[in-house]
Amino acid sequence: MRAKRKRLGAPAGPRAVNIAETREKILKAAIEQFAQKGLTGARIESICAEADVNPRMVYHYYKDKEGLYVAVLEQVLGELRAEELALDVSRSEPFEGLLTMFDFIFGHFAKHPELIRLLSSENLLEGAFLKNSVATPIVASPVVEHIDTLLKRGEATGSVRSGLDALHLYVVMVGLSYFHKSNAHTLSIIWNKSLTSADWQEEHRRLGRDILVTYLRPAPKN
Amino acid sequence: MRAKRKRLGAPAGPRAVNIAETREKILKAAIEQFAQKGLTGARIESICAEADVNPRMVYHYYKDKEGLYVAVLEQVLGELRAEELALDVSRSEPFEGLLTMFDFIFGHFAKHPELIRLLSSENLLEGAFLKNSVATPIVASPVVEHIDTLLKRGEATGSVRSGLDALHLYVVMVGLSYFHKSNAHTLSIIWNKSLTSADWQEEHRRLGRDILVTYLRPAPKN
DNA sequence: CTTTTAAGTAAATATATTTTTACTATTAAC
DNA sequence: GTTAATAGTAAAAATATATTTACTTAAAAG
Repeated sequence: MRAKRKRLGAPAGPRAVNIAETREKILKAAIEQFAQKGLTGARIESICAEADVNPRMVYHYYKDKEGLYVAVLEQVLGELRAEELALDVSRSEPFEGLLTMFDFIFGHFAKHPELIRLLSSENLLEGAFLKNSVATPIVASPVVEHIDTLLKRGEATGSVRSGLDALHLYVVMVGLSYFHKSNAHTLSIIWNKSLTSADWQEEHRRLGRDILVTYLRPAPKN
Repeated sequence: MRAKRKRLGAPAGPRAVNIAETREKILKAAIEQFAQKGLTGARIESICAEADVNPRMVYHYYKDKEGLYVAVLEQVLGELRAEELALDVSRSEPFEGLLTMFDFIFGHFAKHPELIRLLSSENLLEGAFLKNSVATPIVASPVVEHIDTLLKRGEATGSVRSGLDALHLYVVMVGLSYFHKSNAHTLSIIWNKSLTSADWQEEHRRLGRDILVTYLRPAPKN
């Protein structure tokens, strides 16, 4: 019995291009659809129509709908991490560095509404899929470490309020960047004012930053 | 041709009790299910099983799935409003009054996780159903007006920072009460720390309050 | 106490949606 | 260039799910 020829890895020829292309087309369409409608709301059919791909291929490359959904989460969180890795506040004055972190976070969520929607969806699912993602460890980013370092340096030089916890501060920063966007629809309806307008959003960014500036300065001694 | 007998209003006898009971059972089960799974994720079947009611009754009382969903939104937002109406800060010192507002908002969302989930769901649907709710005008609450009044009074007495916009401040207050809960799952996974624990949440409440206290005091003159 | 109205039940229907099957075509390995 | 592996297609099957139909029962109105 002759040993079966086994392909050693992914093909390298012209087929490799097609494979990557198909996978990407599916993933891109899936990001859009899952962000728009959530895991249960999105339709395999719509994703395939948008990607111009046969439904069979979704199962071929991603096992099933949930497998595709996990791949989507990994993709958008991976992109966030990639941007975060480019950040360098190691030589920033600590107070300024913390504001840079806020500006980055605010900017990223402003540029990536689909990330907001996917995270909100996944939280409604209680993190069930992110929890099972093999790529989860990759996801943890250096941002909180940066904040931690900046806080310690700032304490030492006296330019930043002392006693702050990096993760708590991070969550506040993200909250100030996220909530007014994630909940803009219901807030706009209830308060009869368009919070989605660029003006309102910019004004809110200013307020968030202002709040941080005020809070991050050391507490005046009594 | 004799005129048909028409019932003038809802029945008042023992049947009225049954009707109200059935409607309530359905609504209560629907709040739970829609909060848990969202509009598309929730199943009429599950709702009926939980309410111990025939599916037909959902259509009888609420027209269809979407009608039931709208009724759910109206119910939970109505409850929020009812609590808000009980608030009285008209005689509070303005600075204290603003903190009272924050404590109220934070407390309400802490007590009503289902409200957080329903609002997040509805925002993913871009407010499509709240927009069409006939009860929407009812939903607008007195909170922002209270904040507005407190800000003006505080400016006048000098106890509160001037130039603040009530709606922006309100959104910040809700954000500080909401985001760390709505996104606790993904944050916990990514940062490998349970943000859902009572300790963490309480610590975060303290931080949010502290931030407001610091910011709401008038800016020191230079 | 007869009639009308509406609540409630059981079951079927219609439809939407994921997933699989059976097949074809193309590429890579020898 | 022959063969094995796998990308890709078309269509059906399996399943899940919202909604309706036809009927029964109970209460209200005169």
